Parts: sequence; structure tokens; C-alpha cells
Amino acid sequence: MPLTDLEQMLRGVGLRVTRPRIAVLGAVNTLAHADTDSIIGKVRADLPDVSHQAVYDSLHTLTAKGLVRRIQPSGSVARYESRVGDNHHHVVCRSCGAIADVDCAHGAAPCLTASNDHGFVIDEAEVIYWGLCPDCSTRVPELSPLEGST
Amino acid sequence: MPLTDLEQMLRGVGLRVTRPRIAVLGAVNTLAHADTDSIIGKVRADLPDVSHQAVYDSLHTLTAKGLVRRIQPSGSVARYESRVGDNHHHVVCRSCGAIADVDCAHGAAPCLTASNDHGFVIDEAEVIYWGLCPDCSTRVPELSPLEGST
DNA sequence: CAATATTCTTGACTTGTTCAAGAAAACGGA
DNA sequence: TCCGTTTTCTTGAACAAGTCAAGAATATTG
Repeated sequence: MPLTDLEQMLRGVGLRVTRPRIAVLGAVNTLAHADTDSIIGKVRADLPDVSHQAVYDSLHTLTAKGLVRRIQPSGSVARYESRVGDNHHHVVCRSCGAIADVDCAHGAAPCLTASNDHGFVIDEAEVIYWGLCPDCSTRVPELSPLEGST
Repeated sequence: MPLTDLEQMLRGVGLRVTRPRIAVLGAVNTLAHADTDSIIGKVRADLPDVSHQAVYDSLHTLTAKGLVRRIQPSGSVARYESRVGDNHHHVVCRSCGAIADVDCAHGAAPCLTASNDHGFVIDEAEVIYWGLCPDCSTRVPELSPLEGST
């Protein structure tokens, strides 16, 4: 993704254009479902001296402006992805934590309606499918999920 | 819930019956969607000297045996509930973090099928509805979600 | 009641993330 | 282009939730 595009994205949501932000946005676009640590690593390939705090700040800002999406399945650290606005979901491997995208099961977003909303004003239905990834399910078929490390 | 019932539940899944486990199981049954800290507090009402580690251990064991369910929406600490096996879901308030139960939108569990499973062996579809609880939505109607604390 | 396996206590430690103060950089206007 | 203002970044400390590990205590089996 060309540099000017990243710049456009930042300006488009009213953010100042800074090197750390461009690098972070680029990293999230390149890496799939990356955690903060991987993003810091990728960013430092271009800008060796960015502080981890700058990355955290950038991720928060970009998330607040909707340029990236933050996901955090139970037991995982925060992860970020660039595919936003299409309400897709995720499959997560119980054994190794691998994440893959899954298109919305029922068409347009939000694809689900709560049967009883308890008076909540709902704006999003997030779906996480839990299971075993191809590698884990074939490698240790007799192993019960979540107990692989004991 | 009578003490013997809790005992039965533990024995039923092949666990030793200990005071901490009974207290933890009782606490999770009493409190709704409680975090570990609240559970520790509740447990110490009965057993003032239990270590936090014993509570963590018990919660892990009970979760592994399916007597309690662990939920952890993004940005929240781990929470536990006693309603297990019926594949119900949750609404979470973006502003205050309140959680309420929601029955499964589509009947029997698992109520959803991934459109493309990427070869994952899926055993559960977890749904989290995000929005504002009645209190938060009426109290600060002009406030944009997630920015209430800035 | 004794033997054995499991569980609990104690206390240190890790990890991911946030806080805070000042230095540096980006943007708008002269 | 330069200046002033506002925002962002750096630095370094702090924090909370949860985990690890070794030995003491307890539950269960025979």
C-alpha cells in the first residue's frame, strides 16, 4: 500500500500525519491479526527508535477513528486488523491461538438480532468461532482441547 | 443452593471436594458474571483465609470440568458464570462494562455455522452483542461510545 | 488409620498495558 | 517561510491480572 494512501486515510479521519502512525497503519495492513508486539517489531523495521508507547497510542487512536479494528478473544492479548466495516468474524484455535477470518454467516451487518436485549442499545454483534485449526486438529487428534499443555 | 448439591457437582465430574472449591462454586452460582476479585471477596466471607491462588486454581479446574463458564469480553477481566451448556450469549455495555444474558438467537447450540471454516474444527460459536446498557444510554445519550471517560 | 496423590499457602515474578512530564513534531495563519 | 499553538512522542516508572514454584496441608483409597 503506497505511502500516500496511508496518508490519505489518516487525513480522511482528521488525524495528523506522523511517521509512527503511518508505520503502524502500514504494519496492521501487512500483518494479519497481529498482536502489539509484532506490530512494534514491524514498525521498528522502518523506524528503529519509536517507543512502544507511540505504538500503543497510535493503535488506540486508529481504533477510535475506525481505521483498524481491535480484537481480543479470551485468553489472547490484543490483536489488530485492517479489514474494517464489513462485520466479518473470526475462528480461533483453542490450542495454538491461530485466528482466521470468516465472512458474516447471515449477510449484512449486524447479522444477528438478540432475542431479548434487556434494554441495551445494541450496535454490533461479534461472533467468535472456537475450535481447532487444521494443524492442531490433525497433529494431536486424541488431545482434548485446552489441555494440550498440561 | 444446598451444600450437598455443590458437593454432588464436584464429585459428579470426578473432583475432590474441598472447602475452597465448594465456596468458589457457590460464589459463582450466587454472583452474576463476577470477576475473580468479587469471587475472592465472596469466598472469603465464608473462608477468610483462602489464598487468591486457591481461587484461581479452583476456577481453572471448574472451568476445565465444565461446571462454570469463563467469559472475557475485550477490555474486561475474566468473568465466570454458572449457567453452562445452553449456549446462551451476552450483551456487553461499551460504557460501563455491564453484562447481561441473551438467549441463543437461533435455537439449538451451536446456533451458527461459519460460511468458510478454513479447515478449522469448530465446536462453539460465541456471540457478544456490543452496545449501551439502559443506564448508560439514557444518562449520556449524546456521548459517543467508548469515549465517555476522556 | 496409614499411604499416596492432589490441592492449598506463601511469596515472588511476568506480561501487557497505562500514567505522567517534558521534548519534539505537525499544522494553521501571518 | 517562519511562528505559535496544539498534538504527539519519548522516557521511565508504575500497575493490575494472572502465573510459577516449593513445600505444607488435605482428601481419598485400601
